[in-house]
Amino acid sequence: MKNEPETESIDHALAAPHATLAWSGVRNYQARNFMRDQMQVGDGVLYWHSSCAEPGIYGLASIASEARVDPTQFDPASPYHDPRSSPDKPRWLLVDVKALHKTRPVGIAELRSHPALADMTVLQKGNRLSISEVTPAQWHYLNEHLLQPC
DNA sequence: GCCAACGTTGGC
DNA sequence: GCCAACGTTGGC
Repeated sequence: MKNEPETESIDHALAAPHATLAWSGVRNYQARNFMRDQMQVGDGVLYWHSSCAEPGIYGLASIASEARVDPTQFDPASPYHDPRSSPDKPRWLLVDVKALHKTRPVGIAELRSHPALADMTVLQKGNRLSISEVTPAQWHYLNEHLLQPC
């Protein structure tokens, strides 16, 4: 799950109450559907920093809630406001994400240097999804070889 | 329901 | 700040 370290880095997440962030602002149907249909409480999350000097994995987290309505869609003052959405017909969802610990930063170039990770969705050219899937094999490889806590 | 134009994302 | 990729919009 990608987030911008400017405002919601792994450090921000760890410092939040219960080390948990409401993952608001997802405005893409495919990403929303991952939260709604695929995620389960306790699932592991790679905490990705995007739109920054060195995009990549910076921490581990886990899913801490079912998908629920993202309140920012109803807030005209929010950058995530969606005027086409209404409380009786909400369009966007969020999940709570609980940060577990920081990892050594593992940037895109390093990830790409591992053939075992070549198919990771987040590494594919043109990928713009802020939420993407990690296979069990990729997850295992990452944890085994690259993601020591720090 | 097709598809061109437009907007957004995010790595570089 | 550039631009490739791709999602969304809206005229037809």
